[in-house]
Amino acid sequence: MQRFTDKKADQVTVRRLNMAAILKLLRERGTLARADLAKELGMTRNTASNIVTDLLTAGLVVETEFRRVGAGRPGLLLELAHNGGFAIGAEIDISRIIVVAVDFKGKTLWRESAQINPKQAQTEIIATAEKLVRDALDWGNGENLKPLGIGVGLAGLVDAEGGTLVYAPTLGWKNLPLKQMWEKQFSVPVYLSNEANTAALGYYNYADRSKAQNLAYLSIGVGMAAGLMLEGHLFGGTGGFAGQAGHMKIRPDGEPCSCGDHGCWITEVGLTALSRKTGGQPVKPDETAQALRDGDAQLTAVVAEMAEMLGIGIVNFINLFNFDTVILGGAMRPILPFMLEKARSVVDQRALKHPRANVRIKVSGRDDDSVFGAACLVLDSIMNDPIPLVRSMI
Amino acid sequence: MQRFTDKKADQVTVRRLNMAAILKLLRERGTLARADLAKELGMTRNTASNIVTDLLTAGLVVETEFRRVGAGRPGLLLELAHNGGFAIGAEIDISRIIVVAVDFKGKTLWRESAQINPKQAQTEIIATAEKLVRDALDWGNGENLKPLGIGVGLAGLVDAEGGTLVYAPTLGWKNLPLKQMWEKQFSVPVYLSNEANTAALGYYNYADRSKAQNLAYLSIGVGMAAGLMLEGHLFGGTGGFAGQAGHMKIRPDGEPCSCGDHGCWITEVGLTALSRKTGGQPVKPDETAQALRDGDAQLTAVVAEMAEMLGIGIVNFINLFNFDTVILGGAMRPILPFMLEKARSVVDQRALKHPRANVRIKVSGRDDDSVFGAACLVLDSIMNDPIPLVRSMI
DNA sequence: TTGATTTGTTCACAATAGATACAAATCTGG
DNA sequence: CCAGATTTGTATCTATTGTGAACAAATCAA
Repeated sequence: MQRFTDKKADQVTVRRLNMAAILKLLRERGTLARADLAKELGMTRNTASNIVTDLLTAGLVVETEFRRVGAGRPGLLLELAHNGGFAIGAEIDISRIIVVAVDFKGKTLWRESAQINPKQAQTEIIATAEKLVRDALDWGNGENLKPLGIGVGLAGLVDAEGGTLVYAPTLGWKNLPLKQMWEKQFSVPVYLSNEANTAALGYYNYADRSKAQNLAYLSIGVGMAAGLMLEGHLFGGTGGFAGQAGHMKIRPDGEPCSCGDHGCWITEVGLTALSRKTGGQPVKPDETAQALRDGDAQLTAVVAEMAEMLGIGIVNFINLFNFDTVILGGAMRPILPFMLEKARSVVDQRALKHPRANVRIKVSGRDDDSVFGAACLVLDSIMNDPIPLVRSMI
Repeated sequence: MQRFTDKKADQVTVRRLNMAAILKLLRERGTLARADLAKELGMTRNTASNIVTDLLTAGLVVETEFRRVGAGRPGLLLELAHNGGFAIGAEIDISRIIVVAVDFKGKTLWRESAQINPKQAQTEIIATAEKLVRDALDWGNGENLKPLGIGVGLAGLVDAEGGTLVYAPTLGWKNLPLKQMWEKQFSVPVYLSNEANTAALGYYNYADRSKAQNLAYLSIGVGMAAGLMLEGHLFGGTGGFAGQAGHMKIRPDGEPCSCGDHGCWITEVGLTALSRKTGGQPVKPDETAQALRDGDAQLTAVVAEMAEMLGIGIVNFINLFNFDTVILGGAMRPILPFMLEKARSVVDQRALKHPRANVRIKVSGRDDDSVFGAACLVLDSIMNDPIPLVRSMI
């Protein structure tokens, strides 16, 4: 958490900020010459060149080819080094564990998953996750890549600073110091966050950042959490518990909720609500989507009603946060496209004119935003402070 | 708005950050010696001393007395200079205009107000405000204080970057480029913001900042807006329109609202709702508070019901933002103490355990948070980048 | 082919913080 | 009351880093 007095700065701070700016600009644009970096960031070619020299030595950046365009000496193009190291992303969900390995350019190169059962013992599930992480580390070792860290997205309340899973209702876990456990076991930095936060970060990392500075990622499944990206940074609130969208009261006298209260959004929208409204059977999202495609009339009506309530909740998000982007995803993703149009029209009718004017509402096109975003926790921490890594490689 | 690529840094950046850190620490602590500043901020005494020399020369800081405590040479205490300049804060409301002059230490030294009528022409109201601002400038001139700028809190949607009042429903104003107008007229920097935002900033500036990093200031009157202070910074969202709390849907099939929709929070909580629920007469908050003190049973029941809806909305705020502080204020302030206990108990019962654990809900103890906060817009901008002012005075 | 243009590097310089040393001012223990 | 310890503020030198000007290299265009 940011402190209330600002921290001091020294010359290393300057280098850190400029190095971070160069790395992020390269991530943004793909390839650029030294002169481009300098022009774009308003520094001298000299400074850009000095920093690039360090990044080349550290192996985080590579020179590729000359760019011949117009008069003048051609610039030697630079890009992030594929083999600058790799990040591991892990997602522990109610039904499965996914682990990916992502190279320094943000490309997912390795992926493995395992089904789990929430009735399994915690130690057993953790052991399964640890095996997958170890496989990822072994893979990277075989590829001769340096492991940069492990990011973990968890479905529950996470104390990111303390590195603890505080409470995961679906799994029934409490106070698990996963950061400490895994840093000891794997000897690399470990970053924890809520899976909706990592999903937001994952989306942000392949979205047009200039258009998604204020983004909500609504992860809708059995529960519903919102990952909040505000002004380009994940927002966690005082204890890191922000984004508990599912328990927004939307109909104060509504249905009872698993949280002990009633009228929560999640009682109207999500897989549990859908199950209740369709007769009590657990919902299999893919099968439900197929039934909708096949034109099941009763199901279509239920989903339309749910879309209306989805839209109303999104209206609240837009009025409160003035987002530019709202992304819908999570386990319910196959069903969400059938709700999108209705939800958008509710927003058009019921949200305030000015906040709604520039908002884009989409269903995520990918299934792995969250686990990819978990890996991005690692990459972002290096982008934001590359100095320790660079100095250690020189 | 923060850009998506970070800006470069140079040596001046370092000086700016350190100078800002020293000024903010002095604001926080009142008096400190050079050695204290250095120790507290982790810099050398040398650096602190250099910066203090500049601040003394610029007149932003003064030396007061020696501090004799324990062994060793006594430290020469420093504090912000009362006469480092003064900021003007202005609030244009539906019924009144208030203008204050605040010295560099944040003390309000001058205040004037004028009643207005929303039926008056815009030019007339603006002229009234301009007269008050000119009076404030004259006062400062008489006191031999340098004018640092004008901060304005407006009841409506404000484009802070563009310096435009986009839409003020209660006054019926649209697209007023007040920043441009007043900067031309008064030749000092002008900062615009929503009055709920300035109220949040005002509260923050006399609160314990370490305990109020994530603060919502609910300004409840005829309308209802929330000033959002997130991680110590005002949050405005993509267009600066965040915090439209009054139009959060809390009962989707509820009462019609002036926004054209229905079921908004403001249809249940606020002066308009209170008027409707008590027979249609306009509410005078002070008289209503007196009636409540006198034990008016019917009114008490209406207010209790309203307190319940107030609490439910606050629950949503807490679940979504994980605030540490929620402050209630605005035109309805005299009535709010009669609603506080009930609202708190609703939060205790209905908010999620973890987000609600460390939240403080209070009615503001002051009536002038907003106009004071408007002046703080000016002071904060100097605290955050004192270099131009300091360099211009050396 | 010659001049213009652009790139990347080199070198001297400026701004800034850090390290060390030191004088000044106070306290404490005998 | 005095000698040593302690703390403060400053002076001096050094290290880091960015800037500006100059220059060689590489390309294009007339």
